[in-house]
Amino acid sequence: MDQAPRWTRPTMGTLFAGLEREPADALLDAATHRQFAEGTTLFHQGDAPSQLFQVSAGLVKLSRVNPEGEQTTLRFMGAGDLVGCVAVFQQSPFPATAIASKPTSVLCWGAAQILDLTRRYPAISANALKTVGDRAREMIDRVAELTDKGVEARIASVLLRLAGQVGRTCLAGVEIAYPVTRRDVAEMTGVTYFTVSRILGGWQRQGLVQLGRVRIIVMEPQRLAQIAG
Amino acid sequence: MDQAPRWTRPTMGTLFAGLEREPADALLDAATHRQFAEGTTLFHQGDAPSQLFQVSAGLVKLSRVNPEGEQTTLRFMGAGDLVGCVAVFQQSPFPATAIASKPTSVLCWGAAQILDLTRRYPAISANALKTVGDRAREMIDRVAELTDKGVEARIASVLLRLAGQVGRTCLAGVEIAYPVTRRDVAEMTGVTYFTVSRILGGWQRQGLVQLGRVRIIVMEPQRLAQIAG
DNA sequence: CGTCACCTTGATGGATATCAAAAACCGTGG
DNA sequence: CCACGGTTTTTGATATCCATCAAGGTGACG
Repeated sequence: MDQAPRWTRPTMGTLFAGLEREPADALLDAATHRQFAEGTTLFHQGDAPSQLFQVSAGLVKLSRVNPEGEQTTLRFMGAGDLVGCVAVFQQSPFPATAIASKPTSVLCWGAAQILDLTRRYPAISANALKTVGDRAREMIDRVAELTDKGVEARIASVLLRLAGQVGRTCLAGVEIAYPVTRRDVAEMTGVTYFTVSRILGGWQRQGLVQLGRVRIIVMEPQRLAQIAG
Repeated sequence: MDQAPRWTRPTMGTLFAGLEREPADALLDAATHRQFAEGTTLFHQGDAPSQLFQVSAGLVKLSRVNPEGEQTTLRFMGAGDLVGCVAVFQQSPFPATAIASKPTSVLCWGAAQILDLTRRYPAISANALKTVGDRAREMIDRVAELTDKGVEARIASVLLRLAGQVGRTCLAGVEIAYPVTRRDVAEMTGVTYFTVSRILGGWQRQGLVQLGRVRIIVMEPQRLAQIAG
């Protein structure tokens, strides 16, 4: 218990990445645990950012609604991901809404505390910077994808991304271990769910994927990757 | 010369925002000036991030090419903007290419120096964090825009954004003080320049804008804003 | 005054949204 | 076990938007 690390995922990408003992302890001490039931919202788009979350288990959906009420799903966040980082470190309203898609447990910090910690420990600040940078880079990638890839390529990308984030290998291939409706995929790609249904149907006929009611199994990742470009 | 600040834009958004004398001096001392002629590239997409730039005058275009050679223009950056911040603080390759669209002068820092400075001065780090966050937020906005707004709305948004970034008020309205081709607008919105030409033409007929060869004057910002949604 | 880049306009086709309807699936309660 | 209601999914017909291709016009500049 003494030299063993007290946190579970010392991997890169989190706030804890590569920290010395002292700042890591300070971070942990300041954190509280919270649980969110499926369907519960962590925060709403437009809210003042009072807390920063790090997912330790479960799944969170980040989405955004426009004035007309249409939804755009920005991404899912799983274990290790920092939810709310952009808003908290900027001290400006959340740009999206976060909803637990599964029972989810998180580590969380008050905005004031976390800002204080970054001020005190440059290493934490550097990690935050890296994480926010990752978020920016992802969104840059999405912008490029949306402007110069076709619909099929975008859907293939989303499938692969989901498979990577929440995929579970099974006999037939990689199953997306989370109830994904056609509408979900549509909101992630910026098309209607009719189109998603048609394209997925085509792929199933070709043996690329296997479809169920709220379930998708990727059977040929490489051919999908090829379609994704 | 003693209590007067030595930098020109102490406004927020830059690395210098709200700094005490000491870190500000350290930043300035570490910086070097560079000039880029029109058409020169500051860095290429995929390059290792060796330098961070802050534009002091001129204009830089950030764009991205996909494997098929099509261009996507991410944004223009003007005085005060930090170019390359995402990559430098993350120490991973530039996600886009930066090219001077006008004769441009910049302040620039080596990657190692700037990382060292953020380690030494939490205030600088906080500013960096805020800037990178801004970039992330912008891109989130673009993603939402691309997925749920139509072409007209996107073009209107781009026009308003340009007017805000590099606009100059004149008698007829707000002139975009930079030679913008239809193709430029197209690359920023993800459509072809044919479509841009048609839509702009329609707006000119309705008196919303006034068109010239490589020149656009926005005459009715509010109606454009309405179209932008 | 010729050349080149930029811009416009028209005709056409294809991809995708939209509208409408039905089918498959799931949980529930009789 | 079966019938029912709601959600998800499929499928079809049609319309719309936009890309594409083709051609000509317009202004800038040597």
